[in-house]
Amino acid sequence: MAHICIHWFRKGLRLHDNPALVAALRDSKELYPVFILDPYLHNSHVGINRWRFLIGALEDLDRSLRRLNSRLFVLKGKPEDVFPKLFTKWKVTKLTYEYDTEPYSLRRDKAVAALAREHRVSVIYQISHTLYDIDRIIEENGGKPPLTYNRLRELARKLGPPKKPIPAPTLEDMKDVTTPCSEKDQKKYGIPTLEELSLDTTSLGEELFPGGEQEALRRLDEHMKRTGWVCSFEKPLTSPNSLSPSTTVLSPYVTFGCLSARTFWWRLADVYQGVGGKKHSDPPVSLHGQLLWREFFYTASVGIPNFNKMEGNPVCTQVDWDTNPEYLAAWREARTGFPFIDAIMTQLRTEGWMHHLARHAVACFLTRGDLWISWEEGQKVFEALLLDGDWALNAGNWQWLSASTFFHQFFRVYSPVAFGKKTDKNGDYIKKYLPVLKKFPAEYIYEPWKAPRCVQQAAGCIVGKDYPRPLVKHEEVSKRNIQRMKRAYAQRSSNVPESPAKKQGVKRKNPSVLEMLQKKIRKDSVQSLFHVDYYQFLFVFICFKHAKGSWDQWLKRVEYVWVLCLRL
DNA sequence: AGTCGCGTTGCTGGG
DNA sequence: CCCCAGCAACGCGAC
Repeated sequence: MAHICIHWFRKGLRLHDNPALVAALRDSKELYPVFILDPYLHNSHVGINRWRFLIGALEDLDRSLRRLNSRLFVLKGKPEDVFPKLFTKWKVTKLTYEYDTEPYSLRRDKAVAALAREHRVSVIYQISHTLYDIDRIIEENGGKPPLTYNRLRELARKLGPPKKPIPAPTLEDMKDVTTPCSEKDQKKYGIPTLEELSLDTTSLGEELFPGGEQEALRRLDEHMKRTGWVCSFEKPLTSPNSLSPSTTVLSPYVTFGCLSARTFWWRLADVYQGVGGKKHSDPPVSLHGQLLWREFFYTASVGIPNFNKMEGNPVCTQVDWDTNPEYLAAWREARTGFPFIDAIMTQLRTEGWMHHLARHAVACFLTRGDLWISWEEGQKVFEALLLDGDWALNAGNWQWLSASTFFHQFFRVYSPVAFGKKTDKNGDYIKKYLPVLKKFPAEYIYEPWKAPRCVQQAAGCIVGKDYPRPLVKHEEVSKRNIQRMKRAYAQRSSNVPESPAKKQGVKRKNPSVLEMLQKKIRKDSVQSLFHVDYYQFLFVFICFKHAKGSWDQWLKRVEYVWVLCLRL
């Protein structure tokens, strides 16, 4: 049968390693590559840098499709409203898309798949956004997502290396497929410009990271040539405040699917292999390790309900965060009075990317470190402004940094003054993003409020007038906040519903040997009877063999051995 | 069962 | 430049 097929692009804005797109071409005479601007996802909450990246990625995708004698059709509206019309209009018989694990996406795709069934459209989806089938990882772990990285590593090892990426479709693959498109449609389904979307572009700076698959692959090539650097890569050793990025900045491309995570993985494997068995770094700090971190948070986000919230999230420590709009606004708008924090937040706003450790510093500062504001507030800001803002990774990392989930050593607090100094003693990074401070001597650049009046005057920047005074006294609030975290954790462990008796503060009586035996028999039925008989013999034997001393001692030993046997 | 080793990336101050 | 102890001390998962 010759299908008329829509391939629905959402993430996965690429032609390489796109198995759903390949499935779209199979047995098809017509192909309609579609992207939908969905008001749920593409709205005023999305920052302008992120919009520019998306539009750039769509333009690149359209160019690539046109080289295959096809094109991209861009539509606006809720997918549930858009698809029925398209199914009818184009007489569609097949719909393909990449599997997406986000809760909203799952709901949306379920609804669209149901509509497709109503229209007798067959649906094919493929996994290609993650290294593995996330549900398989959870299954392999007994139905629960691993809460530690090493556990995820073990599961990944068990599953073997990720699938090899498949090549992009060629003109040859397209020889029996056409994309019908009238002159009228040319405009109707065109990619809108930022201006046409009524977006304010006045704050846009230089485009440092243009969206699109071609740029993604170019950037990948560029970094994979640096074999020595790739092999010795250790994330914690890279600098959060270098003047140009100390890491690959491939994350935005992976987020939008301009670059396949599996392609990235296997290119790294080639580099590791290519240096002739020379040593290379390993997870968690290696570049492979970074992709596994992504997999880790994706797995958690699938397996844990309400993953982007504190309430109703069963693994998240419940913390009494403050509501403090003034502090939150100061943090968001880079006027906390801590130059390192404000420089990072400025880089985020102007460029849409900052180093992972820089994110740590500002995230810790907003939450458990200094301002005691909920990580969910920070999550919203990052989601809007980051080019690589990814639902699962954003929620997971905010929980990590706020010591709510995954990470629990809440007494390790980043200093907004000391942390940046380790890799940028002179504060060049601060001076780049906060030019108002550029004349401050290195001695005071991280804490300008400590500079004598004459130094501030010489620098042409009076603290409290030209640059804000620090919002809080870090030494004091961080100590106080550690205590608040301690209380939150104490609450947490007392809330664990292990046993109702424990919850009421009543010590649970140890069950008698007989009770345990009855329970064991009830539970395991016939099979365990054999075991009980066997172990009964064993324990009686041991007791007789070793029983010495008083009756009490003998009884204790009997109990102990029996309990041990039952445990087996 | 309770214990123990470990956890991508803290800070300070001392050797 | 390195390493280390002390700070006060968490949960997860393995055994």
